[in-house]
Amino acid sequence: MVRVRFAPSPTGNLHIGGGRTALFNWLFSQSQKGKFVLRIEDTDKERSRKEYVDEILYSLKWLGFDWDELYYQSARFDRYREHADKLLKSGLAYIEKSPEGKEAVIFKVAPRKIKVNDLIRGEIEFDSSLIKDQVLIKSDGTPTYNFACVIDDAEMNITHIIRGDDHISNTPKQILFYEAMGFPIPDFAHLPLIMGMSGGRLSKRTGATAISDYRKMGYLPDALVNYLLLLSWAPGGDREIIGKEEAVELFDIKNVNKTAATFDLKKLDWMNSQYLKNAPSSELLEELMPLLTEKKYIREGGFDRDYAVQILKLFQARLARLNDFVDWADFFFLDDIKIDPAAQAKFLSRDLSGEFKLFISGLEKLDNFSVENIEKCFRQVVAELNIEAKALIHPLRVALTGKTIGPGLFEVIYYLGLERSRERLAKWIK
RNA sequence: GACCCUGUCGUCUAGCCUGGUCUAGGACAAGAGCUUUUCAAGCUCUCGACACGGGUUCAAAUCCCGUCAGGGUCACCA
Repeated sequence: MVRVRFAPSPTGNLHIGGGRTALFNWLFSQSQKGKFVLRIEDTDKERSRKEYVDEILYSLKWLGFDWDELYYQSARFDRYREHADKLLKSGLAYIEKSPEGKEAVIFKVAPRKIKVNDLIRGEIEFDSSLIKDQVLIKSDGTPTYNFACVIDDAEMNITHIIRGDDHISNTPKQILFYEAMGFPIPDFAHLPLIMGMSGGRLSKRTGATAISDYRKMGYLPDALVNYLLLLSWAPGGDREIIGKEEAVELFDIKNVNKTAATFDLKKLDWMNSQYLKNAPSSELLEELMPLLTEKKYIREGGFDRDYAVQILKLFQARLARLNDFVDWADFFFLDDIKIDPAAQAKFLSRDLSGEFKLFISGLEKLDNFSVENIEKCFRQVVAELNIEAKALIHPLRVALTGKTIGPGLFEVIYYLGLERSRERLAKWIK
């Protein structure tokens, strides 16, 4: 039975790199019908925080990676101590006293060659004579990362360790521990790192790093997962849009790339827009509800759900991020709309009273206030005035929406309704 | 500095294992156009890469060596 684990330390939010590591662990476990274990590495009492644990669990769920088991290292200090004592007894470790008299347990590293057969990179060889003796238990009594990690992976029966490239140099140290404690050695697979646009590891300086940042910016979890998936893996055959379920079918760890990949926000935006376009509108609305309420687009009780869904549909193909909707669709929800000054200067500086009046009276005469009829009415007005359609469309759009960009004008009028359209145009009639 | 990893368009990648079908394919971005009612979307086209140098071979992006470049690690952090 395949068992993998994702082992974040709660010293910060779940970041992009962690999310990607979690993704590959999750994918591998699913594709192998194995188990996905989550282990919180909270041995650093100073830096570990409960709020980060909560945030990490939340983000993992948001991405859709459910775990089968959950452990905390802070609850297992006794285990680490026991193993350290055993190594002390067998003479593989020794005690070192600090000047203050505190005792640390140190592992004696013997010179030899250590070979690792990495599932992604093939064989890697290390020389342990280059590795100094390793601290097992610090003088404050807590275990070091490599020591706790090995004991946990062994006792939790982890069969495959899938983690970032930055752990390659930890691997020989850990193998020494496995052997010293008589544990079977698991398989290793080291994922390439994700780099920022300016080179070097993705960091806050090069853009948002936390998964939750992307959630707040309006990225869909499936789009983010799809993007992360493509960052170091490809199924071949030019496939790009791949859902999680399909990825589980296609995934093979041997196809994971060895090269570090640069995080490109532009492509993420594109990916997100693809998912946004195809997502069920009612589900997207659900995601937007908190924001729409906060912005007072939606009032308690006075909210027509179907209407909001229709409006969202109008914008869906135009969105790169879900949150764009809030900025672009305000005029459908608020009565007091802001007119973009530049747009006003360009399209509403001359007197359009005659044109607007004629159009309104045309709209009022419509038996059936449909998108098609609104357009027909508009075309008649334009013909009557003997002007180009553009000459009236742009001013109308600005007067009705306050913006120069947006959905088709006739749909805008249809969803605004006769009453609101008339009111907004009336303001420009002298 | 030492050790380790990696090098295909600006970016993500296919191809590499099992040399020839590669005058290197796709996607994002960029540029141009079509459509048009603005912005998007969509469609069409353009630009653009095998890091370099040696081998091996009839033939190398593909195999070997070297160089260079980028990255990672060298904590009583994880």
